[in-house]
Amino acid sequence: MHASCLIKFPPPILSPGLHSFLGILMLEISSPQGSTLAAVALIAAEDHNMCQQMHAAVVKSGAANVTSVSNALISVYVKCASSSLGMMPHSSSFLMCEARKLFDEMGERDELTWTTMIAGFVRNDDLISAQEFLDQMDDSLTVAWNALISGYVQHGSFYKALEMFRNMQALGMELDEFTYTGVLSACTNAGLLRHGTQVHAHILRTKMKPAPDFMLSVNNALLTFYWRAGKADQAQHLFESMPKRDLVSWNAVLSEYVKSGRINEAKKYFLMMPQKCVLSWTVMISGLAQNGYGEEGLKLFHQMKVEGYEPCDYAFAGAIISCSALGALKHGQQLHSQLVRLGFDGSLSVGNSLITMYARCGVVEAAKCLFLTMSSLDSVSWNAMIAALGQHGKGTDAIEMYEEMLREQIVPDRITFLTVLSACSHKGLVDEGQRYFDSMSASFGMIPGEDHYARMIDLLCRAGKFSEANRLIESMPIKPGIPIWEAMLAGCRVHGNMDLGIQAAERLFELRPEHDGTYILLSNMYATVGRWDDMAKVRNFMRERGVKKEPGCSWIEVDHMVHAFLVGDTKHPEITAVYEYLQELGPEIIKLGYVPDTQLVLHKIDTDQKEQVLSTHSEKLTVAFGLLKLPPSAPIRIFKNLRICGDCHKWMKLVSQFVKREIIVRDGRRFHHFTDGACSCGGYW
DNA sequence: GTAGGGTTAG
Repeated sequence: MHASCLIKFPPPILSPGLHSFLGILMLEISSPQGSTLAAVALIAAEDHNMCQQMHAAVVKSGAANVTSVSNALISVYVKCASSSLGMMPHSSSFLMCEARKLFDEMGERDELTWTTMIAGFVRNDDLISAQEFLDQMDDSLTVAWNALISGYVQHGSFYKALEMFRNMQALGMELDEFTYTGVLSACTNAGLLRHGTQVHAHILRTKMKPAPDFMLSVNNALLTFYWRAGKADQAQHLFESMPKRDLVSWNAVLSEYVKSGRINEAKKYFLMMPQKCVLSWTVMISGLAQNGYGEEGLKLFHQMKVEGYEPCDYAFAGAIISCSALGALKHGQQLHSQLVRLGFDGSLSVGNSLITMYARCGVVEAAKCLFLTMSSLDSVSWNAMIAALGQHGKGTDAIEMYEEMLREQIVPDRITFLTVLSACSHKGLVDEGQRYFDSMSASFGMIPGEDHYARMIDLLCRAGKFSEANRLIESMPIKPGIPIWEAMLAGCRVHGNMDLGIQAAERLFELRPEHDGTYILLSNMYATVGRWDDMAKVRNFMRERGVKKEPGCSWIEVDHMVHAFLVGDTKHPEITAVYEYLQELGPEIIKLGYVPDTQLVLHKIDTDQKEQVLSTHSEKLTVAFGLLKLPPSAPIRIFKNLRICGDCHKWMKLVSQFVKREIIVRDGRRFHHFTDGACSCGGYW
């Protein structure tokens, strides 16, 4: 029996061979040699049941006094406690207690014993015990201090980590690459540019004999530090000048490109990478999904598998988010079933992304069902569910969900309030929204940001409370920016408040002259009140500045394929059938009271032509295609890049009444469920 | 026994 061949067994799956082998070793345990070997095998197996049996056998045989054996046992307890795969929720604290008991029973403890315990506490989120143990140690051991620094960083106690670093310096302790990367990570996360720069200077000053890859790991930490401190150029320069780069260096830069939304650079860089791992693929896939490249995200996910990489749960989450952007429900469901087969369905990020996927694909019930059956939930899950209900116009349910979240002792964060306020806005719940907005600072000590103010302005303006909205803007501690004026303009359009609307639009023209939405909203407002000259002025203004209206585009998933239609589409292979069907549908919808709302057409053309333009709006084409292709009883779920236009909104109501089918439209902002001639939005859009 | 690169909510 050789220890070297034991370590080759792959953890943590306990192969039958290893299992029986452990059994044999249990019999040999009476000799310290035999028990050390068995402990080594145990570490490889990471099996807590075997560990407990072994613990008992070791105590019985008196081998507990052999430090190396007890160290190995402690190590297994600690690892099993933190992996908690398929275990009961309380078993991790139980296993840590067992480790502690063993520690207390030991006659002699060495550095490894102490460090294993401290690292174990850190891994199991018990920093208080970790600090206690560290304080009890006679010697100041760098490894142990490093472990605690990393623990503080993981828990967001960045200043604690810095304090430990300073103490290490004061004690004259040896500082290694783990110490420096730990403290740099604290500076990165706390946004401490000056501190981090000082640490960098300190490293450069130190004349020590460093470990072979000392500067490689330190440089990797510095890359992220400089980038997040707003010094992307400096970070890039560092990357170029590094004498040695590894996967971590490449992944660090890739993820920073993605995080800062520089997706085209990220794509180029991804192709350039000399080596990739699952993590690189994951970063790229979710980066694409987050930046609206759902189709490319999904393609990359498949390519990843083709190239022989096994997607992890995070990669699946990225692919699922691609589906939600696309509205590819069938595809998302396929991924869901793959996940279950692979055993990833317990993963929080996967569960959370599935909630969003079902909701954003229009099936809010499925999202709710998933939420209710998930084995664990975090604030992200609650936020996702509240957002889902709000987007579907279920404002009251969203509020109820938020109250339940509080009862469950989940602390709401800034995003929770954004979702709650949006939910109130989509349903016109002014008083409730005001109460939650006030509670942010009063009950949770959170200062509302500009985005929170914008939601409030949206809520107030949609409800026609313009003087309240103005008062709120005046009371803001920050200068109102784009989100505030956008909310105001949208509210003014709903209520035809020209004066205020023009003011808001002017602010927006100053802040963002290149954005098409402002021109469109303002000219629509002029059109509604018949101010044709002013409308023409806005249009000229737009032309002079070279601003192009983003074309309306809608799409639908049929037979696992996404079919997209542009306004006045001529490219789709089945477009003729679509127009024919719309021709048939026309008189029926008019019989139900449809009158084309030609005021909404921007071009200076006659009424017939305007009706023609309206009748080819992308959302109408897409609904017609869905009605032609989907089975008779299936709901029609369509997606649109822009907000649905008022004429299409009326049309959809009547079509849903005529064909007796549910039509669900996701526009740029929210969902509309049309049934029997009515829409779930109740006019609040 | 410790580090540097990831995910999900708006």
